[in-house]
Amino acid sequence: MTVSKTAEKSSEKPGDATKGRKDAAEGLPEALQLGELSEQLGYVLKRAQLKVFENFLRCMASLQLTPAQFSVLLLVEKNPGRNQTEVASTLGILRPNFVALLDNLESRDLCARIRSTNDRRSHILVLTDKGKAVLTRAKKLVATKHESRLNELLGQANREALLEMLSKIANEF
Amino acid sequence: MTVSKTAEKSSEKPGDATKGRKDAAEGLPEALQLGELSEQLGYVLKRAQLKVFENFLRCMASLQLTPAQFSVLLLVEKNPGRNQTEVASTLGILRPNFVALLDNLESRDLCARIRSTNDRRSHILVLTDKGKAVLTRAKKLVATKHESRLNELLGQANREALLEMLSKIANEF
DNA sequence: GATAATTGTTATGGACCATATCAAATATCG
DNA sequence: CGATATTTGATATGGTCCATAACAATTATC
Repeated sequence: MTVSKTAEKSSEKPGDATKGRKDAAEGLPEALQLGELSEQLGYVLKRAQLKVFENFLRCMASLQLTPAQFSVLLLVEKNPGRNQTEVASTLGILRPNFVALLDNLESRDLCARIRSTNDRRSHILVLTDKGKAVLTRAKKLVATKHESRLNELLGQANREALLEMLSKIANEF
Repeated sequence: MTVSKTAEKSSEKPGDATKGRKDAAEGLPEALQLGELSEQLGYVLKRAQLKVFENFLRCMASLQLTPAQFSVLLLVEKNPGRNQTEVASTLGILRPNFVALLDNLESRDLCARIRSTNDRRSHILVLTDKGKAVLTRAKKLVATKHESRLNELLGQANREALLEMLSKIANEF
């Protein structure tokens, strides 16, 4: 740990920006200052969303369900007999992109497409028995492993306030 | 608007799921019930994030800055003289993906890569004069058109509480 | 009954993200 | 010192998600 090239360091005067900091001979890597970034709602919002999705995926690893797949199962359970266009659009998914998602769920026998007798163009969506069973287990996993951690972190009251504000943004912004 | 095939409708008994609802001759499209979905933090979080980013892009249309580009400019302004690896990693961007992002900003003369004299492998990042000017205008746009709407919607106190909770999730989850 | 609209689907391209790999430069250690 | 390992920026590549156009089958409209 020889102090050889210590001829720079506190030359923090604008005029020579070709230095940067040397960390090898000096202190720690010196984390960057986030500055106004930590006040930008969009930035913090996205980072939080990534963390939540990441944790969700870990909790659902045993069931192999993504957030999108879980949302489809939830919505179809609550609204059986709706067609692809309806389910996709309320989830903000475009019909073309919904096809592969459904193919996946159907191939795993979690939900089924049924030709409607009213309108033979459309496919009615229903959960299979296996789909209902998996969804029940998924809900338990989410409640015990996922949402519970959020309650720990924020507290029940804050978590509800957070949900309310985010809903407001999602619906009225 | 003839009432022709009105032989279905309230056959809401499980057993024939091939009907679905007919809306043409009857009422409105009948929006789906979100059910537990509206309580799922991940779902609401993502929808809110999309709305915020969407609004951000509209506000920044005149400057052609994406949220990611804006965050880079903010971070480089606050931490001039850092290299690509440092800036990228604090933004959660992988180095390979940071290259094109920087190519874009540099081609628009908003920031510059400067070979470091200490470590000739690394590129020191600095805002150009134009970059500083654009960032100043960008900040004003964000403050007046973007964040202000959030304050209207949530109120100042709530907005700060929201930021604090999201930061907690982003950092401690 | 001709025309328009809807549904599910395919194809396709763009944006973003992740990994492996490389050359140049530097650090490490015998 | 010199061989080896590490770091930095970069390229190539593949995956996932998102968006648009287009199509056949079916239904609605006039």
